[in-house]
Amino acid sequence: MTESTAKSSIQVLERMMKLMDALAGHVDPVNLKQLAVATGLHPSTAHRILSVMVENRLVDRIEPGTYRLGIRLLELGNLVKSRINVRQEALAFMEKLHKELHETVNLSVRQGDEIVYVERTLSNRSMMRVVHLIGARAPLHITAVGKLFLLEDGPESIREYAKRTGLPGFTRNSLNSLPKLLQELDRIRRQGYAFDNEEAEKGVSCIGAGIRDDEGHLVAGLSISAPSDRLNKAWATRIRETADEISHALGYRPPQAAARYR
Amino acid sequence: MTESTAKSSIQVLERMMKLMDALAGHVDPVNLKQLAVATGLHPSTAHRILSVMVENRLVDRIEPGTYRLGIRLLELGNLVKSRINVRQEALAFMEKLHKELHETVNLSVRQGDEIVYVERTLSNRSMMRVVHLIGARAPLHITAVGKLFLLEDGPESIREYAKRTGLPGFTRNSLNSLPKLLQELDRIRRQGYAFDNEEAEKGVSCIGAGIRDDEGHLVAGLSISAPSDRLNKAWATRIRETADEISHALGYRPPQAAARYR
DNA sequence: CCAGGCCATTTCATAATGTAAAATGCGCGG
DNA sequence: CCGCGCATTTTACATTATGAAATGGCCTGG
Repeated sequence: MTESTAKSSIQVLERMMKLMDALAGHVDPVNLKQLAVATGLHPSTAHRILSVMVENRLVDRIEPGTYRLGIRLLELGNLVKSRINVRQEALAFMEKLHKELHETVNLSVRQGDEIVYVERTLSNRSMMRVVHLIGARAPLHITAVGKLFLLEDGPESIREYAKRTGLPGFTRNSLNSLPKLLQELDRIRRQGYAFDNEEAEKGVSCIGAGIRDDEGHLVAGLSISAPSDRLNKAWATRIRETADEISHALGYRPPQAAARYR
Repeated sequence: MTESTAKSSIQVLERMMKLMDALAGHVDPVNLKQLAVATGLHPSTAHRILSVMVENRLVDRIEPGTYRLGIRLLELGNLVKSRINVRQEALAFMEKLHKELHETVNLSVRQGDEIVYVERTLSNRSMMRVVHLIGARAPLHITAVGKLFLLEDGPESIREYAKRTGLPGFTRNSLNSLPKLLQELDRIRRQGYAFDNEEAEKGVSCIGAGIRDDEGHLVAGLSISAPSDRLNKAWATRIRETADEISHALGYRPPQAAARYR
């Protein structure tokens, strides 16, 4: 063959993958010849491989010579999804970030009008009790991650949240009025990450970024919390990157121009 | 080989499929040896095939020797889902049913408090104008499919619906009181299909069954409508079967004992 | 109504391909 | 420190997948 076998590979499997890719790239059912051309395979070869895929329901043969990705993939996908656990997926990334920045890394999710901390990597060296026990709660509007969730809600719900909760303040930095909050959220939208500048607790600041699942829903937030004098705002990018990596691990793919229509 | 090759098949692909099945059957990550045993493959063979699957992200290798289904399956599944169109999937089944019963077959979806007809197979021989044009609407409580959607809502929402709409009657058979409606819905739950006994239009009756998607949500209804004297209640089973076939085509798998726990 | 082209599918002789035993290497527990 | 269990890599080998060509079905246009 003219092909260079990079590592180890199995020809048939590679070819099958090519066929899957080709099928993934076409929205409408594709016929055999198109697939053969698209993959560079001999029609008979493509046919043979496709037949096996059809038998195993990875591909549906709608009518002779007309193929598309099979519903079994939907089943398998749902299976994968049901097994994905945000906390578990995030853990490795959190530890990596922790090793890098040597500060407490938190994972939190929304629960009603509050943020709940579900995982953290302890700052095992710099012993200081930034009191974020797992299971601890805090109002949305005074935490970095909470603000991300508020932003996601949209203007109407934010207003309702403000009315419902009265935006209680905890320190003198707390955003205790709707205009201040809206302005802050707008900045967060542009930045892609959020700060908590001693709004929840005096002396403690926070940087947070959002984590999304395969459907694009904001499902959790990643944050670094530390004494304000130690917190470096330049870390924000790394936090966002890490959050994005976790999103990716959950199956999130940022909206692209590719294959958008139909 | 001792194996009987049923039709044509490709050994490696069959083995890959076995590995996928094995992985699909285990909730927690599986190690190589387990997989080799479960599939009856030589460990080195299993490893080689798995490596290819990992490269193509059908499988995630969490750490050496630890495998689970890959997120790419989630991506592909979402792709499949986004391409599935209830109307399109239903059409073939509707035509089959139509050939069998020679009556108008309707596909309808819910829109707020109404049912909208989105597809129909014309009773091309017995020309009679059962006036169900595509796009036509009808209140939920006087149509077979509408009742299925109400049932799905649960008691609380049904009550709200009754209060909101006042359960307007259209013929003398219309269920215009909440108790009557609840009783009817209870029968429907036990049957698995619904009737409309001249409740929307005098002289016209209907049998309907629900269609569910891969997540189990009721997304549409299949119904037969005909002049009451021609409508055979024994058809209900066939209608339900056909609706189930369509659900299946959408990826719905009825909850089973199989692989339920964890 | 037939001829001819197009395409999916099947066949089959051939050589390229995947196989599995054995070797290697790694990590863990006694 | 040794040995066991496991994943991984290597390699000689024969089974396996390959694709050119044949088949057959369907549609189109003369």
